[in-house]
Amino acid sequence: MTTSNIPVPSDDSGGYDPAAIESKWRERWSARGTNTTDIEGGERPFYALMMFPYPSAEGLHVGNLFAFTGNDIYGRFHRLQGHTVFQPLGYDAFGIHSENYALKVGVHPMQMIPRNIANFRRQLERAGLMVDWSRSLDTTAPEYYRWTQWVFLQLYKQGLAYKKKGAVNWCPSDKTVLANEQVIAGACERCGTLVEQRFLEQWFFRISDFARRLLDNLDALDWSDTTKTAQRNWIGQSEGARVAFRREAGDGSAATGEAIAVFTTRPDTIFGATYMVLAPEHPMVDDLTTDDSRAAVAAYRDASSRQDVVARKTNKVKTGVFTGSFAINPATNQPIPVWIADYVLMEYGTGAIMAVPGHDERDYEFAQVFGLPIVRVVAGPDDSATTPLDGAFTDDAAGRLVNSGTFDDLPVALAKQAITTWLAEREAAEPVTNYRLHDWCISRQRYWGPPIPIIYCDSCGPQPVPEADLPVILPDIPDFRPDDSGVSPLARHAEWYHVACPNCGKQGRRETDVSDTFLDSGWYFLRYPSVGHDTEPFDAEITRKWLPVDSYIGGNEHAVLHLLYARFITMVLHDMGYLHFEEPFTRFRAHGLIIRDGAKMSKSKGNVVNPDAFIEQWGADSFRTYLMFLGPYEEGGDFRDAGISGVRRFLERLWLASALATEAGAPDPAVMRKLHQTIAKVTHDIPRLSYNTAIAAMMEYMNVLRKGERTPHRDEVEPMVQLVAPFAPHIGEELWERFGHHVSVFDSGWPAFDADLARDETVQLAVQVNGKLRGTLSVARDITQEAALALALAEPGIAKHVTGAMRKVIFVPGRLLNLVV
RNA sequence: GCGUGGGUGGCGAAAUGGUAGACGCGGGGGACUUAAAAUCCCCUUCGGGCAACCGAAUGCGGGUUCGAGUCCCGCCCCGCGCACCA
Repeated sequence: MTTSNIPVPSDDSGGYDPAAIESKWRERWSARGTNTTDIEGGERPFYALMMFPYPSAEGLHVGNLFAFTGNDIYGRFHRLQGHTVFQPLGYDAFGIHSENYALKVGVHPMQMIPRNIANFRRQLERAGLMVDWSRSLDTTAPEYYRWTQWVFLQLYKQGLAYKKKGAVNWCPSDKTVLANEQVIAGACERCGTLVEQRFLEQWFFRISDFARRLLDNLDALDWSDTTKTAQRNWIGQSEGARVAFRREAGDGSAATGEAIAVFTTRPDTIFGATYMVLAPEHPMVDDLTTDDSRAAVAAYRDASSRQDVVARKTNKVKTGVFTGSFAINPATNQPIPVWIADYVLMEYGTGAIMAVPGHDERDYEFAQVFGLPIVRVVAGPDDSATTPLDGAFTDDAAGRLVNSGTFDDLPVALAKQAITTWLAEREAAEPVTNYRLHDWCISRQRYWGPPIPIIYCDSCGPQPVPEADLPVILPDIPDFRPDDSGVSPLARHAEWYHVACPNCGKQGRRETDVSDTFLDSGWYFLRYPSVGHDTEPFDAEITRKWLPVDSYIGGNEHAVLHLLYARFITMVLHDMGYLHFEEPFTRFRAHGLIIRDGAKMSKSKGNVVNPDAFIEQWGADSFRTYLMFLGPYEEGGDFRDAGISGVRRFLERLWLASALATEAGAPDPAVMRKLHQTIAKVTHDIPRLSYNTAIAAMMEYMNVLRKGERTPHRDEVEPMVQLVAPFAPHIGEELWERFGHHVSVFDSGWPAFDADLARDETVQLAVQVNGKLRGTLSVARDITQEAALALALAEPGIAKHVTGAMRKVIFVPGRLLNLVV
C-alpha cells in the first residue's frame, strides 16, 4: 500500500497490473478488429512497413522487438493523427538459415517452420503491436511463392533473367556448394577444408542495366544519407575510358584483329602504361599465350581457380605470369608485355587493365616483384620529370603530366579529357561510365527455396513454366541434404524432375535450382495489401491506393542488398506497366542495434535477452517503453536489466495520477503550460524517431504533475494518456477507457497543442561576462536589452566581474546576455 | 586500405552556435515502517572551500567567434560495412 504524499483514492480501483490489462486488451483488440485495416474504405492511407523477420527456432530476438516497437510507435502515432494505418508483418522463412538449422537438428524445414512461426506469432502478439494479422504472409507458403515465381517469369519475359557460368564456393571435402556466409577465412565452416571456386550455370538478373537509374533515383528519396551513401558505393559508378590495345604483330607494329580492351579511370597516365594484365579467366588468354609460356600459364590459371571466391586477402604478394605476347600502347606506339594475374578481376570492367606502375599502387607492387619498367608520367608540385619514384604517386589532384609528349604540363583533370579525346580521334578509346554493381545471381543449389520455374527441353531449349501452371510446388522430400553432385537435392526426385515440355509436350527436365531468399523479400511489400487475392500477385486498385510504402524501417544490414533488389524489382514491374511508381520506399530509416551490458548479445556469451521473461516480469508496456528509452532509435542502445524499473515507475505514476484525477476545480496554469510544452516536444520527436527524448519529456511532465500535495485535474492527465499510448498501448487503452471513453484511444485523435498555453511568461536569462556564465536572472519573457542590462549590473555577483568599460553587449532575447569587457 | 557512424559523469544518455550533463539507472542521506520491500523527499561531473564562491572539464592539438560538445584544419582511438573495383 502506498504512503505517498498523494492520497490513496478511497474507492481504490486497484493498482497497475500489467498482466491483467495486457491480456484484456489483446482480446479486445482481436474481438473488435481494432488492428485490422480497412484496406478498401480507409481514408488517408499510411503504409508503415517493417522488415519481416526470419522465424528462427530460438524465437523472437529482442532486436526484432526493438525494431518492431519503433515502427509500431510511428504507425500508431499516424493513426492518432487521423490516418488509416496499415502495419503488416510476415515471415521470411525460406533460405539457408532455416535449411542449415534443419540439417543440424535433423528436423525437416516443412515441419520446423510452422512451429517457429506459431511461436513468433505468440511472442509478437504479447508485444502489443498494431499488426493486421489478417494480412500476414509466409514466403514458404505456395500461395506466396507462386507469385515469387511469377516475378521471375516477368523478368524472364523482359530478357532480364539469363543463364551463364558463375563462380560458387565448393567444399571439396563435403562435396557441396557453400553460401558465402559458410566460408570462414577461405575455409569451409563445417570441416575447415579450403574452399575452391567452381563454375556452374546459374541464373542471373540484369540489375546492372539499371545501375544508372538506381543511382540517380536516390537523390529524390527520403532516406538517411548513410543508407544512400552505402547504396551509391555499392553501385560504384566510375567515369573513365575504354581503351583498345592492339596486339603486336611480331615486328613491333600493331596487328589487325581483336584488340585487348581495358577500362581505366586514369587515361591521363597512358604514357606510363608499361605492361598489361588480364584476369586469369579472360577469354583471350588462350589465344595470347605463346607455346613457350603455355605450361606456366596453365598452371597459374589452375592455381587461381582453386582460390575461394570470398576471401582474397589484400596484402598478399602479387603473383602472375607472362603470356609471351605483347600489345602496342596506343599512346607511345611501343610494345608492352601482356601478363595474367589474379589481382585483376574478370567481373570488373573488361577483365583487363593497362598497368601504370608509376601511379597505381597495385601495379607498382607487381612491377617490383617482376622487374617491369616503372615510368613517371605525373609529377607533384615538387617533382620534375626525372624525380625518381619510391612508390606509386597517386595524388592526382596535385599532379601535372610529364613524359607524355604534347600533353606535358597539363593538370591531371584536363589531361584525362584531352587524352581520351585524342585517343578517340584515333579510334583507340571511348569515354565510358563503369559500375561496380554486378548482375544478381539468384540461383541456389539448395532445397529450401522456391523452385525456379523453368523446364529444359532437348528440342525447344529452356522454356518458362506457363503462369497458369504456377506454383511449381517444392516437393516434400525427406532427404533435402545437398550432395556431391553439385546440383540441388531436387534433381534426385525423378517424379518431380521429369516433366513434359510446355511447348512440345516431350519429356523435359525441371530447373533444380531454387531462387535466392532476396527474391522472396524483393517484392513482399507489394503482396501485403492484396493478401487474399488469389488470382493475382497484387490488386491494381489496392496497389494504387496503398503503395508506394510511406515508411519503411529495418536493419542496417539490409541497407544495401535487400533495398537495392527491392528497388530493382519495383523498377522492372513499373516498366512493364504493373506499378505506377518506380521507387517502392518513399522513406526509409535504419534502426540501431541493441547490445547488453556493453557487449554484443550472443548465445555463447549467454547474455541474450529473453523477451518472454521480461514481459512476464514487467509487462509489455514497460518493456516496449524501456527499449525505446535506452538510446536513440537510429543508433540502438545498451540493455541494462536494472534500467527498466525507471520506466515501470513512470507508468505506475501515470496510472496513479489517472486514478486520482478529478474534474473538480480548474487545472493549474503552470502544469498546463508544461503539458503543452510536452505535447509539442512529443509531437516533434516521434516523426524524427527520437523516442528516447520523447519519453524523457513525458517523464519530466509526470515529475512536474506530482510535485506539491495536490490532486491532479483530469485535463492535466487525460492528454498524457494519448501521448503515452503509442509507446505503451495497453495502459493507454485501459486508462482511456477508465476516463469514460468507449472508442479506442488510437481513434481518439492526437492532443491539440496550444501555443498560448505553452508560452512561458518568465524565463531564466543567462548572464555571461566575456562568455563565462556569472549568473542567471528570472525575467519576463520579452524583457528588453536595456532592462536586462540594468538588472544584471545590479547583481553584485555579476557586477564584480565587470572590471572595466563594456566594449560590447550581446543580447539574445529570452536566452542570454553577454557582457564583453 | 577505402567508406561510414561514433568518442560527453560511476553507467545508459540530453543539449536550433547561447546556462554542458535534461531524463533514467546506480550510489549516498532522510521520512514512513517493529523490520524489510514498496513509496516519497534531498544530494550525486571533478578539484578547492564551513559556506558564499572560485577553478577545471565534452578523445588530443590548433583555429574561427562576444560565445564551440556543436563550425573549420590536423591527429588518436572505437564500432560497422566493403575489401586488389583499375
